[in-house]
Amino acid sequence: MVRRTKEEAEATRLQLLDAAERCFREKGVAGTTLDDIAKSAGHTRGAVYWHFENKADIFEAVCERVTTPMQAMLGDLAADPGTDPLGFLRNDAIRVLRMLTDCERVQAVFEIKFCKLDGGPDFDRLRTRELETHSRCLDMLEVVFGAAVRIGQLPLHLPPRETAEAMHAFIGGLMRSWIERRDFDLQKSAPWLVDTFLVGLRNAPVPDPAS
Amino acid sequence: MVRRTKEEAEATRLQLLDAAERCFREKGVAGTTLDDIAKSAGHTRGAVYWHFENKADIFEAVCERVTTPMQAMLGDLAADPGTDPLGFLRNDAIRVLRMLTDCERVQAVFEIKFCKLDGGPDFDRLRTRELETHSRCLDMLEVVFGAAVRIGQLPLHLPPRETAEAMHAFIGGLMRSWIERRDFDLQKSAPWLVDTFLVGLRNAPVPDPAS
DNA sequence: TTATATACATTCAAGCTTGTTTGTAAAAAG
DNA sequence: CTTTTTACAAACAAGCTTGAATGTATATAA
Repeated sequence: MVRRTKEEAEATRLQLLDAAERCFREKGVAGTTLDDIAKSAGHTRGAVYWHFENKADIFEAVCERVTTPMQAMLGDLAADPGTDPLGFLRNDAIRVLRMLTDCERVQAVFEIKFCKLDGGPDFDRLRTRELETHSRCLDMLEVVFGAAVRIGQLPLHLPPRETAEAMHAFIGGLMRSWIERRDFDLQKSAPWLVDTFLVGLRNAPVPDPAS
Repeated sequence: MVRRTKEEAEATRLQLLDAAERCFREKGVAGTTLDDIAKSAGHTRGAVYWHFENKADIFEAVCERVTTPMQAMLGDLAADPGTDPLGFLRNDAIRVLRMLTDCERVQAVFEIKFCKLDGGPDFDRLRTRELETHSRCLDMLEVVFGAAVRIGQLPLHLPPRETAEAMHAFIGGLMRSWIERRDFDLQKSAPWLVDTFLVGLRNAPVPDPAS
């Protein structure tokens, strides 16, 4: 039973990715063996080495299945702040949180990336790309906030960089908290949480130039 | 050159902990060998196994050196919300961020805990205690917010649990963002960031019971 | 129809890590 | 002064994982 057709091969590739996702989540990335992944997928390490180069390669593929659609969503926002940038930002923030609470696979991947990943010397390529992604996300937030300030939706004295960092930290912190402990209902609270944060930005104090 | 005095033994213990901190930070927890730690400390694995049981034990000891003083600080706040709970909370939040930006060791440990830790089946004891710590921290926040509401510093309709989660997520998110990328000046921005967030809580919208 | 590339399974060598055990010289106890 | 711990170092056994090499049956191209 070898030499499957192209479709079957793609199917085993997905089985391997699913298995890797499960193993990484259960035993951590460093703790899972390539044999673990293969066995959990009902194959052998031969299949693994055919489809991927090594564990880091598998991990990247596992991540890309969820990060790609997410980035696409955020790219849309950056493309056109529109006439109500703050409203768009609010909706997108809530939508990101919804993607997390609604999709099991997104939860799995973020749980792995948040808690199950050992920052060894492998994964360097991945981390580099992660930093670029974060950077672009912050740039995008700066653009949107800048547009909101120009329209008057946010006060003029708002420091753009710090505001973007704050927004990113808040959303990311919520995602991490919920993933790690799930001790609150992110799904239901998301709109209020985002709105409350944005109200803070609207009434933000003037930053102290000293200190 | 063996059989050091008690003080010397304690010194090598600290050397081992320092070495573990360095190795964990450089190569990740799962990526560092006990031999790495021993060699980096100028000893052999014999010393490691004398002072610690295994890698997880070392990791816990490394963490305790910074988490213990931090928890002590937060314990003080919970003990007495005082007459200005929101002000105390503000100061403590800023103080926590300062502890991060001021102390190299705190940065190292948080970097390890944030990015260099693989959630394998070891470290289960540690994770359990982490969850308890988080839980107590949230309870403390709830208490303080409750006191602030009772005094009138915060609106009555503020949902206690969600507010505590939001605060925790925000501070934790800022710490993570700064540790991972250091692309903003957390030291200088901390007061404004905390104040802006608290302004949001003061003017928070009434949560929608539906949705 | 033949030939070749595909999609794996199986086997093998090699290194690396851990836990344990043993050795030991000096400090501390008596 | 003798005995016993202490605080390690050094050696050892065992398993586990990886990467590579090899085998192989079948799609698929020609």
